[in-house]
Amino acid sequence: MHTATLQTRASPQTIANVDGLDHLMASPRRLLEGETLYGEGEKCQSIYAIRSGTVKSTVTLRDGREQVMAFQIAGEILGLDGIASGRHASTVVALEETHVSAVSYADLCEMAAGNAKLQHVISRLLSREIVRDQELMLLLGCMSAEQRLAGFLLNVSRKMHERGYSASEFNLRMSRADIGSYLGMTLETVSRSFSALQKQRVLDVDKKSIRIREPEALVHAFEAQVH
Amino acid sequence: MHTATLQTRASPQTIANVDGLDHLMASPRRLLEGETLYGEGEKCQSIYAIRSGTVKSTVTLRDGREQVMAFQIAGEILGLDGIASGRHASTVVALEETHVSAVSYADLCEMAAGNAKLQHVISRLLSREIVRDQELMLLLGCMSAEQRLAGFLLNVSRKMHERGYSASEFNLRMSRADIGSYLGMTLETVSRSFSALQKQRVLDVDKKSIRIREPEALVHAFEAQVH
DNA sequence: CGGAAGATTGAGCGTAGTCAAACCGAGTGG
DNA sequence: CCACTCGGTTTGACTACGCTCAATCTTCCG
Repeated sequence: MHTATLQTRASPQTIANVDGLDHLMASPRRLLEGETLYGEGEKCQSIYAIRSGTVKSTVTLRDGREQVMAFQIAGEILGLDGIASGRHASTVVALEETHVSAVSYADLCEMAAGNAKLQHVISRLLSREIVRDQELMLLLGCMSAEQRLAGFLLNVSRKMHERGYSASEFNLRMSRADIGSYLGMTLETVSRSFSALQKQRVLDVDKKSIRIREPEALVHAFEAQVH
Repeated sequence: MHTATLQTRASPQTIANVDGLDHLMASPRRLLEGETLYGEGEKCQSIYAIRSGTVKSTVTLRDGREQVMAFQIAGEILGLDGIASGRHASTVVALEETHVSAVSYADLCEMAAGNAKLQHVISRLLSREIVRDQELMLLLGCMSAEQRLAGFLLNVSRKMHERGYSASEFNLRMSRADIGSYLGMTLETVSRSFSALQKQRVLDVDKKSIRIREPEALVHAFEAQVH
């Protein structure tokens, strides 16, 4: 049975701790808030590992609106969606000062050629991304606004915890509009859902600063039936 | 700019035409309508290529409801979401008589170890799956019921065309309830959307038999602004 | 201080969900 | 042969969740 907890469990096998991979990494690149790492349609020659910071991945719809596809933080990998076509399928923009390491895809392939373990790590990374996307599809396909926000917060909370930060207190780096785009709802509905969860004493919300008062109530809000 | 046309372009590099891969395939397995290929949580030892027929991939939500994650037809690959965790993330059920070939994942890895081309094919397959999922997320996140159905039909139409069948006339193998689950709406809304498109003379609908009268009007219905 | 950008809150409305009834075709049994 | 059921589909009436538009408030920064 699927738990629908939006979990993409931390793996002991991240791309970062494969022997020798460090040699492939160029010196980290620094991005300031608002700077673009790469744009949709650009040639995809590298994938990137986030060393620190937060980014959003977006696509531009034909009517010009920007759709947020993902938020990524330290430890996550960018650019996996570009392997299929050789061009990036999304645009990545920093939401705060962010450091990324590029890994040439060609070099990575070359190194993987003689390294079955690395091959497997790559496949798992890609597969994990598929699972992650499917969890978001579930959330978008069959949950209410408040459930979506609860799921989003639980996901952020878990990621923060995995990286050694507090699971219950953190600052969101993205705007209400970005959250709304990601979750398939308007920024007003995001704001109202925050207020509702605050009124229920589940959260303390002050702009971008979030404190989870009742983690278990938040899980409950996420899992509640959609009647 | 993202075209949001739900296209997962046919690649000349399918897993089926890599030299020597045929040897890895066990004799095809035959599934009757309603039969299960594998279940969520089962150990993932193989991936599968569909030789003929149609299946749906589903996950079971904790309240017992079944959520359709994908429909797949001949030429598509099943089981890629299980590589990350070693267990299948979804359940696959045949929607008609279907033939599939299993490829042992261990054998595939072994063969890939000395074959850079095959490695690349595998990575591209996985990456393509990510792109496909992201297109569905777009559809779920920011489109109206009628747009979703139009997008779904365009997708089916393109897949049929790629496989040498008519792009304008085909039989759907899945129920209204399955389509609704996949598109994040109720079966009643699916039915109403079909009726609306028929009233607009875009489609002829008779139960599962679909004829696209005005392909370009269907594209228009798909791309129309969501005010 | 004024302006801009982001966030919150309210009022009204529309799309899609819910509940219910009717319909249809296929299969079964009297 | 017809009555019956059963699953799937269509359609209608009502409701509600979330969108739109608008006003207000806060924070930040020139």
